[in-house]
Amino acid sequence: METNSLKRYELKAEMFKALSHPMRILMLDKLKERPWCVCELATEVGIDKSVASKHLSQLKTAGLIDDEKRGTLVEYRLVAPCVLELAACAEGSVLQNRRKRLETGG
Amino acid sequence: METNSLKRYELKAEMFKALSHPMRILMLDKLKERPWCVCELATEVGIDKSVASKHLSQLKTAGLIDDEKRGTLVEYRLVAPCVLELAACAEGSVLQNRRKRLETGG
DNA sequence: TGCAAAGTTTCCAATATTAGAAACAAGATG
DNA sequence: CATCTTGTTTCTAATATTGGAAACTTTGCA
Repeated sequence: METNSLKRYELKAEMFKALSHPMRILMLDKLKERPWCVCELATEVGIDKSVASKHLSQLKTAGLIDDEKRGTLVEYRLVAPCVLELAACAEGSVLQNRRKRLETGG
Repeated sequence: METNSLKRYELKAEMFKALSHPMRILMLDKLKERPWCVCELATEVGIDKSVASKHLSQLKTAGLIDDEKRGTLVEYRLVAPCVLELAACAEGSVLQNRRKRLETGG
């Protein structure tokens, strides 16, 4: 297997890594409703603004959200809502499977 | 924000974490073609069988793949192909966005 | 029984991620 | 200019992830 083959999956993997933290999914869910600035969103989800800023930065790097400066505020907005619907789809099929496994202890 | 709200996203986050490693996406891509046993797949993607086993274990825990013992072999098979199509869709929208950002240095 | 093959688990060292505090930068406003 | 607000970056310690070697289990077979 060539190194190149693995390389083909790196960007995709980074996108999934951005989605791999419950707090970041929660933030995306909030951003689905409307744009938020950092402080406001940090308060809403109950974390420090520096932590929120870093999470948002990761989501932006992954291409999931975008930002726009508005005076002293930075407004973040969802770029790819389809990703969340995909997550919902996954919840339907994959997570059912996973829950079943957890229950049966398999 | 209640702890419960964040808890709602943990299973979803774990699924995405399972997808957050390029090697695991590559392995899923192989499993999309047909079922593989551990040694065979490990050789195909060029890693140690113990590493392959651990990656497959993570994918199974996430509910993305399933396994079946066949004598001394363990055959792994894809459970939720939709997830990979999801990834492909994401490649179309999100990754384009991300590549643009990488090029412009934003 | 003895041995080989397939997988899993354990151990280790290297690396990455995370939260939060503190320092810092950039606008807004009096 | 002084200061406040917003947001990012830096620093630290705790925790998690990773690959590979080695030990181990299980199954098949002579």
